[in-house]
Amino acid sequence: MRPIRHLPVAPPAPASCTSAVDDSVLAFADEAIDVRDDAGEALLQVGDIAKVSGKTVRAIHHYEEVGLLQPHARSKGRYRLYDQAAVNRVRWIGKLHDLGLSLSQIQEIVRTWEAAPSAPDAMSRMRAVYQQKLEETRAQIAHLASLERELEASIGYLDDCDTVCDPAELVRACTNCNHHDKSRPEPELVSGLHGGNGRAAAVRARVTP
Amino acid sequence: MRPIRHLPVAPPAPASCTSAVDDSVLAFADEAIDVRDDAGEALLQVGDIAKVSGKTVRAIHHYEEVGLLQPHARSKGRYRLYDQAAVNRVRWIGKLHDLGLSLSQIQEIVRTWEAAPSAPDAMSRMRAVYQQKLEETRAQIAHLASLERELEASIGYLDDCDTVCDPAELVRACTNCNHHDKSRPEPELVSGLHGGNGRAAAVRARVTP
DNA sequence: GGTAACCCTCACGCATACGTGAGGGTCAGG
DNA sequence: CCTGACCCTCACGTATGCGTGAGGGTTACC
Repeated sequence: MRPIRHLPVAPPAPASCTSAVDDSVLAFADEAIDVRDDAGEALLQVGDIAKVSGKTVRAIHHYEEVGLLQPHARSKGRYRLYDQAAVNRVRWIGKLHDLGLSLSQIQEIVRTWEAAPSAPDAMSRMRAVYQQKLEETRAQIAHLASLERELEASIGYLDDCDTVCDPAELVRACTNCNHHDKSRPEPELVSGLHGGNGRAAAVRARVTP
Repeated sequence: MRPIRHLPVAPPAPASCTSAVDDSVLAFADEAIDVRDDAGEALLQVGDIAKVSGKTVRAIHHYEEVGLLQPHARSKGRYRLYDQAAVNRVRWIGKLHDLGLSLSQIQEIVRTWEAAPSAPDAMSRMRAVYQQKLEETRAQIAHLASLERELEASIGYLDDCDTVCDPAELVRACTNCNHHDKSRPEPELVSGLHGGNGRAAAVRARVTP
């Protein structure tokens, strides 16, 4: 199973990302409305797709390299020109990627989809894929929620250190610390800090001199 | 920011992982109780640590290579011998790794911890690190929860396909499908499927012959 | 002392998802 | 025509976290 990606710290995409094709696309596009397809739809170049989707140009190229995305057309000078559907596609790729799917797995999905004999058949296959991902995602959320609780507990535990511990105390003394509520054990996120460096808590030295 | 790891499908660690050092450690250990340190504590060899922590032996070695873990001692034949604290340490590494920290970042934490002038000082630094991770984790959970909702919506949407769509319909016809509730838009996880391959929904061909 | 089950130390391999130039056109406005 | 802002096509580079032998000891038990 692939790791689930972490959300970037910087805004991954311009504010509105809810509607499938929103106006921000056109807002960006009007800097470069120069080509339209036969349906009169504005075509975007790769930089526009990048801005709208929050991906880099290189990433878009990469998606094309692995067969996940094709430009609708090329300009006379071989510039890639994309239709609006490409925006959906790139966002879709991003979401599945965030869900932990690798690009080749996404490729697999696309192939499955396109090779399906009939529409309902394709849909049921997709449903199965999404259903499994849903379960994995829920498990992942539960896992993170559990880690979240551990973080909270550890922070609470560490808070005590600031209030009751002698500021002159050394970290090595923490293993003998008795300033904490002894009813509950030290959080693992704290206990992992001391120890593991080979020096046992209780008696040390004399074994590896 | 590093990606947050996905939980393995296979059980990552033997059932009980709540208490810092539980009996399962000793249960595993009794297969190989052969060495004890000066405090009489049973020492484990690398394979035991691996079993207890759910990591591979190679991973444990790797942690040592990057300086995150040291055996308490070595046997006469250069076998690594670990104390119980090592179990905590390995689990701790695993958790921080699951939280999206790279091994070098974890290293950084250890260095910060060990270099701190005083215990309360070290604790407050740790608190800050954990606090930030907590926020990132919450954001990540929110992000996944949002994707979870999208998955649910998409599954619901795809369910309709199975009931109302003509089984003879081809997938290419999905773009013109009108069997769905038109009040809400097609989920992005579905719309990403058709399109993006360069063939615009409405009119096609005639541009790139 | 034979054997199974471990463990040790190199040290190269790998998969992912782009990053990062290099070297060189293209487009639109002034 | 010039210029700035883009875009194109190679194609090698990178960071992570171990995996995977190779070649060879070590332990413990029978």
